[in-house]
Amino acid sequence: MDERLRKPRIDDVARRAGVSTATVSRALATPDQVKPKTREAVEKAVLETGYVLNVAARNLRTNRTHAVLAVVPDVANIFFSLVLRGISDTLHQHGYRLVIADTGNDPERERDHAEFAQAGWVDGLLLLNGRLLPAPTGGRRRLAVPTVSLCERIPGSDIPYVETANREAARAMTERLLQLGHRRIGYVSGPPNNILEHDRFAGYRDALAARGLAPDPALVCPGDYTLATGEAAATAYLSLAELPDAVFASNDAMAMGLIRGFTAAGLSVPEAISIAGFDDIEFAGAYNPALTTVHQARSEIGARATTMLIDLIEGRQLASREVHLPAEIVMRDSTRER
Amino acid sequence: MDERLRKPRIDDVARRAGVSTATVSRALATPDQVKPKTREAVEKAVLETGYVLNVAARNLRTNRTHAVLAVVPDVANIFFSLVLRGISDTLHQHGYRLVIADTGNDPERERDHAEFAQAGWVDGLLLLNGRLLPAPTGGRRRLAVPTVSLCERIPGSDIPYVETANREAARAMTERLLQLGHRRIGYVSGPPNNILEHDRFAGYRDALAARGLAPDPALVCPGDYTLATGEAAATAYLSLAELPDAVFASNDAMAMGLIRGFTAAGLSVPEAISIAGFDDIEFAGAYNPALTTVHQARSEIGARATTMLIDLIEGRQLASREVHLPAEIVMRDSTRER
DNA sequence: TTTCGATTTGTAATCGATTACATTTTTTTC
DNA sequence: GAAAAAAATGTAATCGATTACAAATCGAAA
Repeated sequence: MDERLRKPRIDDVARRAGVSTATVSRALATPDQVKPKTREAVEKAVLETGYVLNVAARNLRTNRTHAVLAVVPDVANIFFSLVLRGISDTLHQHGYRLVIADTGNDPERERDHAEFAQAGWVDGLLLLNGRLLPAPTGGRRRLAVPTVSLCERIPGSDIPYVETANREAARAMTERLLQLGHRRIGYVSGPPNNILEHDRFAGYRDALAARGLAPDPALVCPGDYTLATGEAAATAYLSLAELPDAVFASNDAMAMGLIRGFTAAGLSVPEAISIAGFDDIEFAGAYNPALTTVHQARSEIGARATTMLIDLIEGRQLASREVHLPAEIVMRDSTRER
Repeated sequence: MDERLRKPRIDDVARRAGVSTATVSRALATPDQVKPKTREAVEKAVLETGYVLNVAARNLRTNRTHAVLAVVPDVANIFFSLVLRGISDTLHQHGYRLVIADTGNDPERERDHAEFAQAGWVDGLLLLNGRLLPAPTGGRRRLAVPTVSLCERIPGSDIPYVETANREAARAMTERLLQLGHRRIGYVSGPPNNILEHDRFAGYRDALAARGLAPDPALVCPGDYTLATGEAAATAYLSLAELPDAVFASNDAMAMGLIRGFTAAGLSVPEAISIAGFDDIEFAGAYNPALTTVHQARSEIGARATTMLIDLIEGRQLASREVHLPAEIVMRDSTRER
């Protein structure tokens, strides 16, 4: 191949600078191990040759990639966006890169990524999907890849995690609704078997119990975190003999669904009924009416988990393996005093 | 190191299966070049040893990574979520992986990623930020990395791109508003110097001109794609002697801002004024009222661009280097007949 | 059975960096 | 100015796969 087209290698630079490849490598990676004069010569040669190192060669030799894989069930899910930003920013600060695997909750895709993580494609793993990557086929024991789980802890595993203190947050929100004078407080749940959902519902009951109130099963509607189930829940409530004073939905999309459902039926929110959500996604504040909700510090969850992962990768001890970040109750216009 | 802990290599498998490393490599990569019996022996040995190939070694040898880098100005921007999903799905179908670089519009970060792309960290580049990655320092000519731009073409470059036919779409939406009987149609713009904005505004004027209407400068409000500027625009319109009949915002967030602004002032949408947006982000349909808007086929934009990139990477000719996808006008509840 | 071609397998070079260790150069100390 | 210590540089092995080329094996045809 034509010399001018061939990609320059480290020895092209070395030759041009009149030094050895070892020196070039050091001048680039650990500049202060090299005499200033030599360093300049190397830098000049790099510029002249247009040298760029070969990542694969370095990775092979050092057995490091400086990349981290985030396993996300759905990149298009608005909830993850800010978490990813927190991850991305933190990684960048520490000189790491982000690889994203959108699994679509498909086990086959999860397996594939688990395999690649093992293959040294990344230095660490961030699991946002609330479950372990499946062990690669052929159960032989493997050297573990550093892993942190976030948003949702993984029950029955000892993987370090970062999540919102869901139970406490749900309890706090329910208490706020009680303080506003509401007594018949409905609850729209997320999918069963979901650990987040479990925690949030527990928080809701905690608050009621603290007031000596038993949760009324008729006021608890099943949902699955989609807008549609929120609308359906509104319909269900409307068929009750007596409407609830307020409804707490375990995420924002369902809260919006409730608002749409009630509004469509001619009930205005918050005049006729108060609605609260959970998550504080982007458009909660922009909604009409602006949504009262539980603010999860999503980018901070991402940032904290990433810091922990980097500690793990670089062999430092973790201060704590289980982090519960407090959430903030944000009162907006979808709730009011009774 | 203890034999049982050391990561097994291809020659461990070869020894165990009683074949050469070449055969193992072939059995794994191109199974039908290998006798079924040998293949089975290799597969057995792989399972027994727990072998996983070393990605860096393969990448070094083959000079391929089967990974693609998507350069995004902001992963947390809801607009990109679905585009990323389209990218991710398509890549997966073709056996590629996704690396995401969130640049935060920071040129330094962009430079860094450009460098890494050159370094063979990925096989191709997907630019979602509407600009070229800066040429690495030291202007020497480089071998180009296959690149496709999407969502926003890059003016003054010949990089293949995929985008929505913005001008035609904006024109179509404006025409719909005219059909509904509206004549005083306001427009809230995106940031100046933005190529998308330029196209959309042109479409708006096209439609008016086709009816012999001149755009009234008083009805054109500056915005920057944020909710806040939408609200500000509502305030500005309210101070006019005569309100517009309808307002077309060049994205959904601003349209929502308009609705909030007008609603807060006691004007109801669409009774008092019709509002239309652009993009059809997730919550446009969930908004209250549900937003009339221009639906961009975001995941398809991602998918098409990705297909083109893979063609480029694998050395196939591109059928067309400039793809304009049609958009769909979605009439919902924020507009009505005059 | 022999021969020829096709199929399967093996040998060993190669990708391009990093780094242990050895060697040389420079600096410090007395 | 010599010896010792420290700093800078060089030599060459190494990371773990792929693959060109050579060699061996197999099957079919004669």
